[in-house]
Amino acid sequence: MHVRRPATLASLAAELGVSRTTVSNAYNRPDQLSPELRRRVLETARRLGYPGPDPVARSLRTRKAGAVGLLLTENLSYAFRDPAAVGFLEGLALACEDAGQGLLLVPANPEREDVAAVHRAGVDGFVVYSVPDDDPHLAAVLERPVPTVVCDQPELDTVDRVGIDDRAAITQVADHLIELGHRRVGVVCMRLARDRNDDFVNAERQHNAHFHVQRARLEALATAFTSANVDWTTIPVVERFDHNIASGASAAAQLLDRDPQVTALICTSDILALGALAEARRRGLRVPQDLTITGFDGIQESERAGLTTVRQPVLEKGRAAGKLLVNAADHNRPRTVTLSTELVIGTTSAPPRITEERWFGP
Amino acid sequence: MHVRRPATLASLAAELGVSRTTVSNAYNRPDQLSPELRRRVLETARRLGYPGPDPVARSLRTRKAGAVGLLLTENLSYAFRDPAAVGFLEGLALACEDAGQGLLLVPANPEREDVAAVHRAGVDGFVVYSVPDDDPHLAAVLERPVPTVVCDQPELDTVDRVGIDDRAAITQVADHLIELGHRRVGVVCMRLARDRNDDFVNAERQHNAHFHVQRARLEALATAFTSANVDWTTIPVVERFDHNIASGASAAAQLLDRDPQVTALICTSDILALGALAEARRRGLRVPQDLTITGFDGIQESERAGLTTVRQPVLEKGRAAGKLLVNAADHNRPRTVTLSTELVIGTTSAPPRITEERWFGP
DNA sequence: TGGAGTGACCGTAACGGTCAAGAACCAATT
DNA sequence: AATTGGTTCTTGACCGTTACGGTCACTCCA
Repeated sequence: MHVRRPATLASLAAELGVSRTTVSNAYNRPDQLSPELRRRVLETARRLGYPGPDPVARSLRTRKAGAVGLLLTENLSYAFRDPAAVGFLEGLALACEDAGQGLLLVPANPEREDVAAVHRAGVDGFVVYSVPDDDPHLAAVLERPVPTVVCDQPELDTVDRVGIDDRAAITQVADHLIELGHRRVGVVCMRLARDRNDDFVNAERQHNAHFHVQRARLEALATAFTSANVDWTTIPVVERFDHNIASGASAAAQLLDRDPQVTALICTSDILALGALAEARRRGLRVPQDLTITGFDGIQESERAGLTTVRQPVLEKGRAAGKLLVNAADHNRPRTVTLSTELVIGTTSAPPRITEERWFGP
Repeated sequence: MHVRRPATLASLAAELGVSRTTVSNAYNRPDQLSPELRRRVLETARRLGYPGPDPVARSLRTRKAGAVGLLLTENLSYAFRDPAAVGFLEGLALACEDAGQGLLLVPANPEREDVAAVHRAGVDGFVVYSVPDDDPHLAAVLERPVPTVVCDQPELDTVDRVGIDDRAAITQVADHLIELGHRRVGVVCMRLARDRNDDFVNAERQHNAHFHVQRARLEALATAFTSANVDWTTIPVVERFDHNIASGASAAAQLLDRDPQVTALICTSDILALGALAEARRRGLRVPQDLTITGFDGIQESERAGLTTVRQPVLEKGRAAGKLLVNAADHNRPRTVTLSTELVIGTTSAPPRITEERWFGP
């Protein structure tokens, strides 16, 4: 018998000559046994090296894992380097901590379409953050019989949702630029689908974009500029798969090379906008005199840079998602939390430089 | 029978008239049954709404949770706002992803000493990042019968360890300053223990510090300055519990108020140093002409600020911790990974302003 | 024709707990 | 003496799966 099998509740109980339940109670319900016996139990546990009830076995029996899964298909490095994503993570982690829940980062590498990690995750619920709407991991999550909250995703009729009004938010940006007099603009956006396309985006690809947030913003921009009598099809849209400053810079470069006449660059994220700023600086373009640049998110770095952008409450977004999940009981219809945003007018937007015939003024 | 109990492997097997093993195999070992039967199994599963094998039950049986726990007692908000911590997290997450392991953030709020979360965590191992060495959560982790890696912690004879040579690293800073001619310096450090002490630190508290990293750095500084014939007991050390820029600023203020003659502020983190820079600016002190300021970590913001600091590979630290944990098999004695650091001399350090009698020159 | 080999499937025994219900005991009340 | 109520502890079922060690039918080859 001395195989040095690790001690279990049962072996402890046997050693003590009490029932397993009693040992269990010693850990979980101290009021259910005499202090004296409890002391003996714990002491014997220490002597036998029993580390306390096995968490997995407990989870199986109680049907609670005590953790929330986070699915984030974006490349992990980009997630941790994007202040907006980190802010979301922080909010979510705080909400989980408040509820005493763990937060499990599900290893969903977008490269290999291995959905097994989603199946293997022992969690009581999922938060899905900004993944393409045709992502197999997302599908796998939806098949799991646990409550789920999606964030920055299209509405689904089975799960809760947290997000902002992307259309309204970016429309404010567009209106701001239109009012300033910009008509010939360019757009730099994040990736629109799971395949890489570091290039201009045609109408079809815009329309079929699988990243809800990006699609919504592009659509709203199209609407806004169309209303201002600008033919949206003439507006160049450049896409970047990677989300970092270098990408923003190269996208801006590609756009300015093709159409040096643009007076404003609308970027769908601050990170990209910061890259665009760098590229403008590199070219000797003064911002905002020669070129207006706008972002989206309202991260701290952009504040420092004076970027005109849309501030969205990323931390609150994470927190809201966590809270929805934690009290995911007794509500039959899916809930939606829409957080408010704010247009922040910085020092990177101004009326276009007056050249040739282009000047329409408000 | 129509209680709408969720389907299980067993009920599926019963419905199909096959054994549970076969259903299990349909999911886990497709080569163990005929494609035809497998198709039938999966189809029936879909029909009955069976979501696939329960991850918790599987974990219990296989004795694998497929996840790594991260214990980080630091207030979560500070963790997510400290670029060094985020970098560590990124590296760790990457290592986990590579290994197909999840990463569970254990909800260990330092306020309430509730260790239950550690017991509840269904993980195959723990990474402990920079917690006080008398932290009850750490003790709880060490009692769990799973491999553990500590990071920026004192060596323990039972677990693996990842870190840098804090003494050598800060000694480089000290030597740099001493060589520049600084003799009258001040130190701003992060919290030294679990209790809050936003004030000067006496010798005893320095000696008893429960944060290994901070203690090591202070000790090394003491050694270095003592070697340069500076009486360490005369050097003011200010501690801050919260780790953010405001704390650095207020600490610098407190120090400069008490001893306006100091020619250099040694901060034990870049965040604190950035705060000190802000405070110096606020006071109209020119850096480095009037005041030298140094940091520690080598975060990006400090690079932008030209801070003299020690660069440490935070991402690699996380990655190393993850790797140690993933192949934590077959090694009897605990392993230690010590990563290298680099003194980065920026534009915030220079010889002291020459006043009165104080000028010793090299 | 008999034996080895192979593919497909099965039965049993864990895995390590928690839970609901009840038994045994004792003191206090009726 | 019977009843009540409260502790304290036990019993037996159950959580949903996979590991292990088979069985069984069939093919292949000498």
